[in-house]
Amino acid sequence: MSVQPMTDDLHRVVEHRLRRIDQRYTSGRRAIVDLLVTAGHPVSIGDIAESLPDLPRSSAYRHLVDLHAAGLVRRVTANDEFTRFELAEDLTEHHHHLLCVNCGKVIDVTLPADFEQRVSGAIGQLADAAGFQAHSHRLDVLGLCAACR
Amino acid sequence: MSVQPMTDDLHRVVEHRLRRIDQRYTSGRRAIVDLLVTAGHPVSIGDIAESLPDLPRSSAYRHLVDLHAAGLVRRVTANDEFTRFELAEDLTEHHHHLLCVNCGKVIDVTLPADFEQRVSGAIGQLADAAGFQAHSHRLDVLGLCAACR
DNA sequence: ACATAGTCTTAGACTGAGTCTCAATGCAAG
DNA sequence: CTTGCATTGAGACTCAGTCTAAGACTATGT
Repeated sequence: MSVQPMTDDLHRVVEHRLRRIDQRYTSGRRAIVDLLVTAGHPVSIGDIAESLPDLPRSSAYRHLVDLHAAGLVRRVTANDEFTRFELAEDLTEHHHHLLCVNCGKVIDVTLPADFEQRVSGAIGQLADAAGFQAHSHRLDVLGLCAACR
Repeated sequence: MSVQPMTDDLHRVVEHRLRRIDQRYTSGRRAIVDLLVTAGHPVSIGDIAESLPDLPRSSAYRHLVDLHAAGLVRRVTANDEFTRFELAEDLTEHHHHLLCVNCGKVIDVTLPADFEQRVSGAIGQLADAAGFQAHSHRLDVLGLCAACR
């Protein structure tokens, strides 16, 4: 359908980055990438187990480690006990999260580009002053989602 | 010394808020609050065990739960496996974190007040649009600390 | 086609942060 | 000093996440 071409491109990028670290793009890995693409929000191991019941947990964990090592996936730490995963930002677009402190739901949001630039600038100055080498930032909003409020 | 009066005030606030939820301000709880005050950065359970070797871990966890319930303590989730804790923002000042992705070190930083206001404004708009009730935000910078770069 | 060597997958054992339980202790007030 | 209740402590327990070792798969050479 209409998103298919973009998704094909994505898979080509994924395959290329995995090859760079001598990893193959196997069906299990592809299943996880597909899930991350279609989910549209950070996904927990529980979500993966639910959507891909035939994929063992140990494999899912290892795939995520490999995809992370290839720079394809990012860990998202909410305030609950579960680690979630999403596609790396250069495969999607820079965005932030609304985290529901009650149910753990995570909603993706984007900020205006000019605002992001100002944030990045301010962060760069701060980091420099502390002798810190900044890679990225995360701006998360904590509160209650529409269902929990 | 010079900080003592402020610290006394703080302890009075802590005691008051604990009383509100029918909790006493006992020595174990006070030891943790003192540690959080003097540390000046978010503290992990491991840090607590090291600084307060006679305080059992189970008590430390419970105290942190109680202090959290009283709105005195905030959980800080770094990208490593450890949860850290810091004093609630209304007992200190609003600040952010530089998180070292290599060693897990957490450094506190503050942003200019006018910038913070703009961030809050932008966040409020975003949250409203998603039907989300924002309580607070966290802006963390990920990268390498001076020692790890 | 087959063999070979290397990679990938899997089931399950293992680890350890965090939780729970319950008996022991401490504390306030009559 | 006793009664009732909150707090504490030691350790068992849970379960997300990691590790391991053996089997399955894949690519390449002959």
